[in-house]
Amino acid sequence: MTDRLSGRSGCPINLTLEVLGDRWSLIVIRDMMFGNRRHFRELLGQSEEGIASNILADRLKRLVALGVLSRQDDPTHKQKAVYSLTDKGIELLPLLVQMGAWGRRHLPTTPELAIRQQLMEDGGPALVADFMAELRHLHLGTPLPVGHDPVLPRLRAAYEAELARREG
Amino acid sequence: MTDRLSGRSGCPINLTLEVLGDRWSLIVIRDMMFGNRRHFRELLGQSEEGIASNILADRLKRLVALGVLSRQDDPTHKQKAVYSLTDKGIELLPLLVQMGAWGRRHLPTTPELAIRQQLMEDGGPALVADFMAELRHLHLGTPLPVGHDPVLPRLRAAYEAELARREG
DNA sequence: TTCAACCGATTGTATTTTGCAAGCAGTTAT
DNA sequence: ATAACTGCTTGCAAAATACAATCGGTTGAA
Repeated sequence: MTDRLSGRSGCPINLTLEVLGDRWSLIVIRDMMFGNRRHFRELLGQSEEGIASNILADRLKRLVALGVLSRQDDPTHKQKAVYSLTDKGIELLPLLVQMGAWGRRHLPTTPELAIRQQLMEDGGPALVADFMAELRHLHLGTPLPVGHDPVLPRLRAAYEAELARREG
Repeated sequence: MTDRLSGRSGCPINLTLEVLGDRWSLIVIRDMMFGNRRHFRELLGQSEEGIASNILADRLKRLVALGVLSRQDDPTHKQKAVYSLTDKGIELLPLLVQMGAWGRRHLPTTPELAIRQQLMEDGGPALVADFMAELRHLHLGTPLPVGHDPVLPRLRAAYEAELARREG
């Protein structure tokens, strides 16, 4: 994808908005990153927000065309498709963290959903880099750095601890 | 603005998308920050992308209602309105910088528009902090730190230097 | 005092995007 | 045989967006 999408302008911020400036694209990417959802039905049914199936199909097709995601056939099931983040997609992580940071500070977030965000912020750029390395492993097959301490379980643990704290 | 917008979810990323997840809101904020545009007509006519007047009116109203912008009467002209960034709005700068960084790396940007972005990236968090202090001065009247080296002129100079380099 | 330029919007209309519910043909596990 | 599941499509209503024209009021210069 090297060509202009619409004829608005070549401003970096505008171009990013033309790719991601809607209500659902980044939700899909968020769920792929933080929820490790790789299949259509997973993305469809297990999200907090409830995307419609036609919208999801459209966004997946679009993001694949734009080079943010890729799509492979699942070898274990002739009808299953596996969606992966490309490197271009993985590099959206810092943007998502910034969005979450602003939302956490300025909008009425739910505590058990905000805790993951806080963990990402507290971990700083090093944690973001670790998570990106982990995503490259999960989505691109890149080997993990030696001594890598997995990030996704840490995020899940923080979420469940907060949930337990609030319930119990 | 402390209440949920729509009933989607309390996830920080989702809430931010509900506020800013469209093609124009962040364009308006970008022009207010980097172009120092404070009036309706300035925002309408001088942007690269050409927003429609009804959309602009809607976004301004909406962003004011959400506490990202504020609106004051211009004392020099009974019909003029001055739009300002609130602190909530100014704190979107790191998000815009991240968006620009991703766009510059992965999308076909125009060199003279990308140069400002590169300057922001090269300056790192310190430059972003300086710029935020400057925005607080321009929009909220906060005193500038002693020894402050203005950022907007630096950005403009970089833009014009790149423009001259490419023309001459 | 006239008048053209400018002010922040609004109106009307056409087009596009979104949201929702139902359903498709093919695949798999029981 | 069949029921559950796969990614994805269809039809239709509602909402958002785009475009052009224009509004009533203000201002500055002739």
